[in-house]
Amino acid sequence: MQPALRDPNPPLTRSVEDYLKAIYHLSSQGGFAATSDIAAMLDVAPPSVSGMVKRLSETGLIEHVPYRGVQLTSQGRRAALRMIRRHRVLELYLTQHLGYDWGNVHAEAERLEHAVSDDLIERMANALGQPQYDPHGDPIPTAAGDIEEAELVALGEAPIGTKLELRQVGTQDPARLHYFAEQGLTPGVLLTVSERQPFNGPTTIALVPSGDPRVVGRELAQLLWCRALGT
Amino acid sequence: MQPALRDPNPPLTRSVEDYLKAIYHLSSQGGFAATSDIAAMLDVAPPSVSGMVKRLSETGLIEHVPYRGVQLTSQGRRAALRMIRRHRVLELYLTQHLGYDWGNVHAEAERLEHAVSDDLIERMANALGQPQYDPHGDPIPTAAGDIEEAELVALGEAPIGTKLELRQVGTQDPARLHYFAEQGLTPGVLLTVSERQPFNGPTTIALVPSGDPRVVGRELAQLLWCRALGT
DNA sequence: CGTAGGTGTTAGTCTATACTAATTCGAGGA
DNA sequence: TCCTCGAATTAGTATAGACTAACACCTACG
Ligand SMILES: [Mn+2]
Ligand SMILES: [Mn+2]
Ligand SMILES: [Mn+2]
Ligand SMILES: [Mn+2]
Repeated sequence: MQPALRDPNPPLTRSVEDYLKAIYHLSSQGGFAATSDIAAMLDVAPPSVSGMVKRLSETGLIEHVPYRGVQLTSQGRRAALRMIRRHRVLELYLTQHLGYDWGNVHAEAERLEHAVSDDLIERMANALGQPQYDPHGDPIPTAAGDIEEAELVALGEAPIGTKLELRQVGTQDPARLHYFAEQGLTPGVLLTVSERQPFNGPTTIALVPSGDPRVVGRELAQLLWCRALGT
Repeated sequence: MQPALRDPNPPLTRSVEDYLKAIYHLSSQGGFAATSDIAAMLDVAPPSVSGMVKRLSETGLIEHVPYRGVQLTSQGRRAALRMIRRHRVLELYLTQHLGYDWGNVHAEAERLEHAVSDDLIERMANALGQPQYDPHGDPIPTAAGDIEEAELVALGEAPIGTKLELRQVGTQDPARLHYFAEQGLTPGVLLTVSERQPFNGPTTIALVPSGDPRVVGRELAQLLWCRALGT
């Protein structure tokens, strides 16, 4: 008997899947993902990233330019989008069918995404009516690997007087998410930008149609991604 | 800064959790679990078991009598029952809420059991109405770690003429489970034992109340665990 | 235009878990 | 009683993935 050759297509490990997701998010604005940013996102030491980067580029999932950073290959992007679909379908299922609130789903989905089968994800997606967005407003890639690319502006950058629809909340921090929910700042909400204090000051908005005002500090305003609806 | 002491209570790994479950099942009839039986159940080589046995006994989860086998400590049994609760709640949730059939749930639950939180399991159990049995009729341990111990007899051993309630189906093999379902042999079914051929021959039964006959070969009859209901 | 400081990589180690090959144990038959 | 053979263990190796310490590279500032 031959000395068993290596499986040419081993299933991805949990670690590999998380690295691919991190690289996807860090390079989604078109550039390279830096070693230190990956390390920070995954809470590992930079040399651990260098080691993984070597393995991933040997298997063709990423391309590595030494001292510059990494990018996903098309194979790597496909794998990353599959994980993101899993994560977001899980988050939505947990909130819609099991009573989770949007501040707590992330941690649960972060583990489950590696354990579910494709079949289970598609069953959940069907139970949810093939949803397009997760509880935080992030687009859910299709099973084929397509993802919506929206042109959004952070609330903290939106010009005074514009009317906006809140579309995505860019944090997974439970405390911030709970606060946003309390303030009624959830995806789908309409608002107009009333004013902004100088020197990175807060943005004041009015909810539509109630007119209720909200004052949103700079840090949080950078997390609220909105679609412009005109003046 | 001190050279970081070892975490005295590290979370159990996936492997450890599966070993504990296997040892629980193999020693549930009161004896020791043998190295080779554990190896066969987990599909690993015997030396892998010896290695894991050493680690598990060092951490106090099992007791090892060399060349005899292993038993769970009370701490090990607690951990094993926790996993069994997870597994069985997951199996039932997948069948009841996501349309899985009882032949396919096992593989899915085998992976998910290691990834879910206690919170998620309790939410699923609540959605199911705190169920007592999984799709195969196996008792679900309580969150506190209690499990029902039923006195059951294999259909292949039941005396002619007795009336029985089918309670547990002792296999996870999808093909066998599909066949049982086709034959209407699922937990809760009532039946009487009509006759049995000698030399490990098949058992013939009549379903109650329909009276429909079924001929069940020795191998399958040993998988159907029943509660005696009298003559 | 040359270097200092930060970023990235290499070197070396550790743990968990698996494997094969070699060895040892022990219980049942001669 | 003793031997044999299957079961169990030990010895040695491999892989994934993490870490720290040490070194290399790049660039922006002086
Ligand atoms: Mn994850
Ligand atoms: Mn989300
Ligand atoms: Mn398992
Ligand atoms: Mn079951």
